Amino acid sequence: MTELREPAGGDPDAGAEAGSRADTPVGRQMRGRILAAAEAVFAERGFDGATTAAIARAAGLPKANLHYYFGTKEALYGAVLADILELWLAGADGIQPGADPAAALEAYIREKVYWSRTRPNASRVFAGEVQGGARRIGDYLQGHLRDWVEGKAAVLEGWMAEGRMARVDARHLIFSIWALTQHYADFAPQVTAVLGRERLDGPEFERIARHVTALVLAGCGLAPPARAKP
Amino acid sequence: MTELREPAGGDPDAGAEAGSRADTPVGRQMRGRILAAAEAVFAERGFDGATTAAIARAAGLPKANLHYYFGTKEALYGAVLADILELWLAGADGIQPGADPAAALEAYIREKVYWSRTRPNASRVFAGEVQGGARRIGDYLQGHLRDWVEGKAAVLEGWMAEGRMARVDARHLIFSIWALTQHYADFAPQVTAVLGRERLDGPEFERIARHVTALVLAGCGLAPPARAKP
DNA sequence: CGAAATCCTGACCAATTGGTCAAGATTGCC
DNA sequence: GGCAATCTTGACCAATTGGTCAGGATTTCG
Repeated sequence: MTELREPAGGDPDAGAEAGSRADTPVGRQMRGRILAAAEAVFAERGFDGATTAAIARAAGLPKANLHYYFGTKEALYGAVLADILELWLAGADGIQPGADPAAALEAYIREKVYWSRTRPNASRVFAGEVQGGARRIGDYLQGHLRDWVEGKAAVLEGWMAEGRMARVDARHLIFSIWALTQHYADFAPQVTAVLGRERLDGPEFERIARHVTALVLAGCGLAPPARAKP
Repeated sequence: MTELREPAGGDPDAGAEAGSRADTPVGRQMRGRILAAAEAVFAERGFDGATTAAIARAAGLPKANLHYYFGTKEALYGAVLADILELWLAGADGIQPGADPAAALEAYIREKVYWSRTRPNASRVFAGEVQGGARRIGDYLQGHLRDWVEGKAAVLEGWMAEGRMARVDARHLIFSIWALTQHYADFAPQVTAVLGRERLDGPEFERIARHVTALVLAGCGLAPPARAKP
């Protein structure tokens, strides 16, 4: 399987990783700018549809400069994906044996909805990669992600065994949460069109969080978690 | 806005309109073969990633022949989309005022899961189009699809008003069903990787249908519909 | 049969794209 | 200041791609 950080090319000297130049303040800032632009363009057009020229334009610099920092389009895409994967499993810390199931699930759902709202492009790039066969992140899915799911599924099944939540398929429950939350990033054009909105705003995302939480908690036979009321 | 398909209805004169040639047995069969190949390639690579050469190869004919039947890649893509949209809203006939909410929802969910299983590529092409901004189907989303959703939402809200199901956001409930079911087509590589399967088989899809049905029905405060038992 | 309509296809082309390069500009450090 | 490392960029290139076309093959039908 291909690695996200591509192995060294044919460069004779310098043991530095290919695709990445020296670590300087200027370089770090430029790489950040390029990565942000790349995420947006990759999200909108997909890997094949995105052109390095378009990414460079979005980042406000000449194409050759982009290729100076990230040797190839493939390497740039890999760097964007690596950033996203780092973000991907955040927010589920609450899902652990001692926790309250309803509160932990709600917190995780809210975290995922929050990312769909604030980083929709990350979700879209990830979705595009998976839909395209996940060629570049197959290892991650079968390794890190699978382990993560197994771990969380074990916690959920523990809760079920203790009678603290209804019996459901733990893995599919996790898939359900992903599907329900990421849908609002990945399918935003459809949602806005059907709702007749220009875009999804804060109140709408609050409604989404409540709806998804209610659906999932009810599906798990859980009442909404106790909460401080005004 | 671009039309998805040439006005097939009334075109008396033999003017070779771009996109569609005359309607003959040979032509019909060839168009079908090309459309099937195109759906597969567009699903896997997206619009930009798909090449007419690859589609022609998949269909087993020279590229020029493909361009004979569908003038441009854009026209071919539009024809594929038109086929998909026709399929898209099927299965919700049961959602009407007189029906039993639980049975109607279960039937719709099963229909959607069925399509995710048997026509995953249709789902993937649709997903790619929406994620890419829905440039070509914006009219459909804001028009036909929106009307459809409003109609079904009204039925659901009627059921809620009659106390026949719990109060939930009807539109987001529909989005939820779409997200939960189409997820298994669009994100199949992720699901298989995490589950450690080679592919999703019949029994797994049965499990999916049960899981999604249980989740949605519980979320609507509904017991599983009465069913004939052996 | 014969000719008109339809179908098929190898060869070709213009435009786009990812990537290179050499030369110059800037920065960091002694 | 001076020098090396880093950065910037316009010009350029080879490969790919969507699409065209002329002419031949096949089918349809009076």
